[in-house]
Amino acid sequence: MSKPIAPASPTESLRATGARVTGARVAILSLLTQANRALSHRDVEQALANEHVDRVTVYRVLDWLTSEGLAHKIADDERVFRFSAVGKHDDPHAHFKCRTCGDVFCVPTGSTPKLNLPAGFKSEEVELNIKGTCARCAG
Amino acid sequence: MSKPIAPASPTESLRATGARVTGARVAILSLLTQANRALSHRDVEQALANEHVDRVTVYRVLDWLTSEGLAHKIADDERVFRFSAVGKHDDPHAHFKCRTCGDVFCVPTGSTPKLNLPAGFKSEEVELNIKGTCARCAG
DNA sequence: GATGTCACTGCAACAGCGTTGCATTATCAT
DNA sequence: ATGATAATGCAACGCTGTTGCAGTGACATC
Ligand SMILES: [Mn+2]
Ligand SMILES: [Mn+2]
Ligand SMILES: [Zn+2]
Ligand SMILES: [Zn+2]
Repeated sequence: MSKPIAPASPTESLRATGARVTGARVAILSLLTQANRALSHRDVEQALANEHVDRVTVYRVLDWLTSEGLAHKIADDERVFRFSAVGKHDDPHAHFKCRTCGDVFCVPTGSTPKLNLPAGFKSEEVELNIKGTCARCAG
Repeated sequence: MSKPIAPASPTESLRATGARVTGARVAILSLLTQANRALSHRDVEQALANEHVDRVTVYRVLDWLTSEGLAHKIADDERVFRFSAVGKHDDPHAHFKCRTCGDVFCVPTGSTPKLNLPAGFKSEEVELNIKGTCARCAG
């Protein structure tokens, strides 16, 4: 019987970093993994309202997950950062922001755009943000 | 003699909106027009330090210019908004952010990227942000 | 299973960007 | 010149995110 290739659970992913596996980290990474959209700090804090996790801890865990490559952090245009689990979507991908409900979704992209930068400019990362109306709000 | 097609001056652009042409509006739109990069509120406030313009007025003018289509407002990944004059660059264009000095430049783009959104999602605007090193910082 | 270490957490205070309310000023139509 | 009111100045505020430090809990070791 060959071992099925299961996606790493949040706990396994955390364990693999070598750092401590704490309740806050498990709860937050699990939340990001289950979410179908990019979550703000506020979203996370509300979802974890029953778990007595301090706001500062939420900030620190989110940034730590990002630094470990388990989450990625994007700047929303509401002066808020949003986070989503890495591994659900193959990079690179774009982000879709609904102007009605404010939700941000990760969407796969086909081609990367052609761009000719001015002389001397070196591109290291390309970020593609789409704004519009999501399926639920258009419905 | 045909009339030369000169680009509208800041004052003319302001006049065309039908609203009042004030010192703060002229000063700020002139600044944005002359700048070769997208300016933050901080940038504007510092540049106008000698003109006794209140910070709140700067915020209001910048947002008003945006609502009138004379400037466009982009969200920087430092939880700050940046503004640049409209009309200097043909839309659509991309934005290049230097990770070293933090400056944001408007760069023209050739092709728009191909994207297939999930069913029901309606795209209204596509924003392309490039991160890397600018010519001056690359030396 | 008990123990010790130090990574992690909780708490409190803080900083910066942007907003709101209201009195005052200055633009522009008349 | 005069008046109406759009725009400004000022003060107080809200929210996101950060920092410092004391206390706790995860995990390695025994
Ligand atoms: Mn994403
Ligand atoms: Mn631009
Ligand atoms: Zn929506
Ligand atoms: Zn630079």
